[in-house]
Amino acid sequence: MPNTRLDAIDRRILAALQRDARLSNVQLAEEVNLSPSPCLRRVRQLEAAGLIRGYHAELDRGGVGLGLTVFVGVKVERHHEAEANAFREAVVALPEVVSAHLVSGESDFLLQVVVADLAAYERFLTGTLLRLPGVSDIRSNFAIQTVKEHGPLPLTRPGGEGR
Amino acid sequence: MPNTRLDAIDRRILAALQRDARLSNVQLAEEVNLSPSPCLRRVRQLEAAGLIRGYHAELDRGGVGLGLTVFVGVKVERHHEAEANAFREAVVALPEVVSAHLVSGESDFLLQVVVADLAAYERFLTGTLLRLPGVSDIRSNFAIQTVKEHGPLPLTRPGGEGR
DNA sequence: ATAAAATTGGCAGAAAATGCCAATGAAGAA
DNA sequence: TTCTTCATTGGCATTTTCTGCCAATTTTAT
Repeated sequence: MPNTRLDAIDRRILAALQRDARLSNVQLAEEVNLSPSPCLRRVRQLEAAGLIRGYHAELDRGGVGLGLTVFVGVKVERHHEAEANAFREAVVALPEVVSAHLVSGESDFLLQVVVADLAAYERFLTGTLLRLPGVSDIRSNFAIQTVKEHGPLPLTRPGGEGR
Repeated sequence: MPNTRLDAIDRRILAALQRDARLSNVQLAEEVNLSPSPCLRRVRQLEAAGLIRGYHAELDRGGVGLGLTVFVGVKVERHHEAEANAFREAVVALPEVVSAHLVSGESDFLLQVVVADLAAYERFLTGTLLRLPGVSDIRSNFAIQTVKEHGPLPLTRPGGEGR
């Protein structure tokens, strides 16, 4: 049972849990117009199917002393498979890197880096990032203001695949 | 009581809830070596203090039919306060935009956009983004591979402020 | 229309959440 | 150091929630 198509109730469940992952099953059931039993069963099913990958608390970055977010574009020496792989593995292990994508365009990788302040970023850049295997160029873009963050995925497909 | 400094237990609570926001209070208490009562009190306190901004389910983007992530750099006509404000407000209202930052560097804003596929992105770009107030230039970087996502914030300060 | 299959709602026992209070531990004053 | 004060803890009792099971209902296919 790999891909049982989502119905309207599943989508409402996902939307609700995106918004508030700590809803009790009773509240959730009420919100999607179902009784608790089948509601819980659907949630478990969505988890088992891998559609729900986890539940996370969203923290205030400034509040925990991580006041600086930087988007870092990284070029790796000519995609030499080996270089790129080594870079990938190194990056997932770095706690300061909260997300990393291989992207098209000017840079090869785009990282989101979270640190306490400029001094910490300098340390991270010169002491860690620049020493990673295969790195040939780095462009740092500092987040000056966060306009939107952790927005929910738009589940009411505005014209997507399927059905 | 705005900013009661975090102690080691608070930090462990935050770390645990970042990893799994659906831990029961009993499990959480055990994990941080506290009995359930004070543990719950601390969690409530962290919520009230704004350090915990919410709890969210992390979904599988492909699984919900949103297979394409694009990082979009946007230039706004010369930061004309008015233009930038209008742009900000427009952007937070767009469901396809899951994050948006004002950044230093080549672009003024960096958006993360999630859509079903290239066709949907084309529609979004020409039908929505390019029509926003003050937009003067757009650079689209497509995510080819996700190396790391939703990484936890590094709470064991690797040399940050304070203390 | 009939039959098979999946899904639902309710119930009961087990577990968790939550508010309260006395006891413990830490910080400061004398 | 010793005493006092204040914050925090742990345990208890009540309420709420979770969770597995079964009969009833709805849906799908023939």
